[in-house]
Amino acid sequence: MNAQFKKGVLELCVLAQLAKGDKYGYELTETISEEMSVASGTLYLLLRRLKDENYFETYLVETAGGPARKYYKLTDKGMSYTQELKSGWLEFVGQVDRLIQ
Amino acid sequence: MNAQFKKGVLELCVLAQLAKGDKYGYELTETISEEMSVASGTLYLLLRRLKDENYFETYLVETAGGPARKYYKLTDKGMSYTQELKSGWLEFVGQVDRLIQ
DNA sequence: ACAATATATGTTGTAATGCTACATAGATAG
DNA sequence: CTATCTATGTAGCATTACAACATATATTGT
Repeated sequence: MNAQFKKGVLELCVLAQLAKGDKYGYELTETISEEMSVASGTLYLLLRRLKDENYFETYLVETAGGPARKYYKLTDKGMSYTQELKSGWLEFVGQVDRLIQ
Repeated sequence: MNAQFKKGVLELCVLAQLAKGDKYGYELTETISEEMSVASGTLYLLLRRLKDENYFETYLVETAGGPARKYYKLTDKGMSYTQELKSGWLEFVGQVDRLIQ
């Protein structure tokens, strides 16, 4: 797994997952891990950064078995940023395709 | 243009271009610039690194008008690395697609 | 009772790579 | 003789993913 390929794209994957509904950190780690390797520490750093930039709000939910979960919820700003980032990504993939075909 | 998206992928674009035939640095800058923005300094650093890793050999060609051109030629190692990187990229794009669809 | 495992969040320091800005130089056009 | 195009190169900075570590709760196995 080429770590460099993920630069900037992991952010899009996280945002796109949250666009489907609120999720907590550990849950995101597991979902993304189904497709590609990702260190859990990386996810938490990314989540904190995106929260600092006001792309999400968070709330805690207690659980019967295990520690509390911190859920992330996209803000309006987060939603429009997700759309921009996604279309930027699709454009980029097209550009690369034309260069490597 | 999201600079992070290019991390690692610019390398693939350069290698894939050279797989089509020898090119010199300035020529690569122009070809790649048709699809995406790229600083010429970035290209020269990348070319030096890939040469240090023995993915290319180089040769100088004098020109009638202007400075000499340094051509880059893929080695066998460079060709197989290009193939690996390309299939790694295509796999990655598929993984991202499934996460952001 | 105790250890191992799964769940869950977080921090520190490092490595890789693209960007900006700058430097150099030959040849040609105005 | 200045500006522009062609052509190559370097120095320092910013961003982001990784490895390794730290903390804590709850359950399962022995």
